[in-house]
Amino acid sequence: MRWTQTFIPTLREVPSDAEVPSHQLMLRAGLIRQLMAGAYTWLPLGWRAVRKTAQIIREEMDRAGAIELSMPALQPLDLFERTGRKDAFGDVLFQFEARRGDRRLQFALGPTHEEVITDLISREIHSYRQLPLTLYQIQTKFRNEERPRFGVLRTSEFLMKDAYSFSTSLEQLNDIYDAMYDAYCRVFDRCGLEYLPVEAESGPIGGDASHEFMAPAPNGEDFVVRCAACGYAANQERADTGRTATAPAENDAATDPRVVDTPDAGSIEAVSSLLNADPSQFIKTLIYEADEEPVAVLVRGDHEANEGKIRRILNVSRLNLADDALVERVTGAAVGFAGPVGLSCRIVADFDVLTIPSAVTGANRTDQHLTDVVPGVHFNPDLTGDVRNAVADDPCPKCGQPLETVHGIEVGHVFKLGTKYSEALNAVYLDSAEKKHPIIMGCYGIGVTRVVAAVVETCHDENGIIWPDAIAPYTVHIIPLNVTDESVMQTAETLYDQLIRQGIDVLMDDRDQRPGFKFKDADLIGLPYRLIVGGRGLKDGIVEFRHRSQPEADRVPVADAVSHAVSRIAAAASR
RNA sequence: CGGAAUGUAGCUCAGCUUGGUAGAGCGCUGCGUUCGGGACGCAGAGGUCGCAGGUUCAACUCCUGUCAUUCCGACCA
Repeated sequence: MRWTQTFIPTLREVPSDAEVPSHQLMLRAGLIRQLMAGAYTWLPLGWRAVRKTAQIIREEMDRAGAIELSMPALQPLDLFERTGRKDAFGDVLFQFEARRGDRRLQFALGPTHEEVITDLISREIHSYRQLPLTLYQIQTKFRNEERPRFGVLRTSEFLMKDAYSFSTSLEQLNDIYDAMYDAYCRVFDRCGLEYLPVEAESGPIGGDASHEFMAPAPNGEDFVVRCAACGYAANQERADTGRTATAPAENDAATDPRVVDTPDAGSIEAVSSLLNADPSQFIKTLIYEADEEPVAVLVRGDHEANEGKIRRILNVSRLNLADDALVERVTGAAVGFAGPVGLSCRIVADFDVLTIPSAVTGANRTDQHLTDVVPGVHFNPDLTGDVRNAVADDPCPKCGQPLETVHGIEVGHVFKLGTKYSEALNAVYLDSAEKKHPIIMGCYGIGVTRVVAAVVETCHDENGIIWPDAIAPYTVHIIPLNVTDESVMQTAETLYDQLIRQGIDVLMDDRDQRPGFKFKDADLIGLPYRLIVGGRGLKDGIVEFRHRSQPEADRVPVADAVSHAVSRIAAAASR
């Protein structure tokens, strides 16, 4: 492609709306333009990267035995009512009404396709002989994000590969799951994206039923904990803290708690500065409503409660932070002054709460706190367990070494669904004994456009993007330094034709611009290999070849330029 | 949905405090010079100052409302 014939609107200045590197670079390099918050146009250059990424995904899905199809984004709202996900999605689900004749129809735009595909399978699959089956599509998804952000990393409309597996047994499901997991590793390897498979919230099946694929990046929205020693990695929500202390620390010198006045100090932060005490000496008391029953959850002041873990330890299905009225009824005090001493409801304590020798906590009286509270002496929890998010320096649950936390961008998710959707939508099969069973499902997603953004987010320097070969919009960037110099242009044109004949994607910057201008744009759009044709080199019969991340160019005789480029590209591809 | 900020030329921004004919740099158009890391000269085009209402002789400037975008937080099958 010649630059003058395509559309690559580069920007010299950083647009004021862009904060994170990927957003800034994708705008500046002419990959995307914003239409509104959460919706972007993919310009020609960006779209090529998306298509190359999609093609890699397609190849790896096919290799793993999945079959491509395409389902409508437009869906009847009724399907979501049948699986209960109309309410579960809430405002995230785009819904609307449209007239058809004198009827009014309710529609949704698909945020994902479990309902549609399960409905299809329920109609078409009846026998164990038709299973297992894995289907996938690459398609636009719609989610009404409360707060779209970070450019194309979090949008209301995005391209996703979603695959669904249908099987008759857990063994079949596990085999498919493992094949998908491996395929995902291959996809991200091929895309040149650094990634981390992590254990994620597993839902109904439990065990190792869910993994997320995270691209480590400072601006990632997700938190991952990992152990450098043994390789354990998990979503922060999911990760065990590795703590086990169940007995309170010994404290023979326990005195009665002291009451201190803490007017208007209802937060840990406010009380800690008022009393000049570290938050780790505090017991944070959160009142939850668990299946209609109020429960007090105790975590150390510097820790965060984890609702998934609380739900599991209490074995309840509904869990909500209590509203102000309930807090006041349970504690007898305004919100912010709850404490375990003298509390009548059930008390669940995190392991670490017990190890505080002498704690500060709410007094259950407005504007008062207690100090010198000793766990096991002044109060006794009904349950003790791991009910908080893991943090850095917690011991690894596998090997005990300290965990570290990293930010990550979620680029993929594999999930053993079980029979939730097949039961709701009556997708069943008959086994060889003519017995009916719900089909066992798995689902597997990759955010295609998010992969591209994650690559840009992690592969760049101060001058611009550094594309991995596999998903670069073009592989070779030819720069004739002076388009009015006939010998320069003739050489460039010849190299352009020959490289294209070798099956290589080539962009030639044939704009009548000064060299510095073109170099800056070349750095910005970041194509992997650059072929510079200038009058100066041509006098010695050479052109310059250089990788985007290579500081000095190779001087190559014109006659060898094509074979040099081809072998360099091939060598990189075989690594 | 809570908190904060910003809307002025295609882009980045000044002007607003103290009301009085709309500004700069870059980009764009034409001509000329230049041509290995975002050149230079000359001549131009381009804005109902987000929108609506109000105050005023007069509003980019003050007031009210509204919309949009961004950031922090809550939310995220």
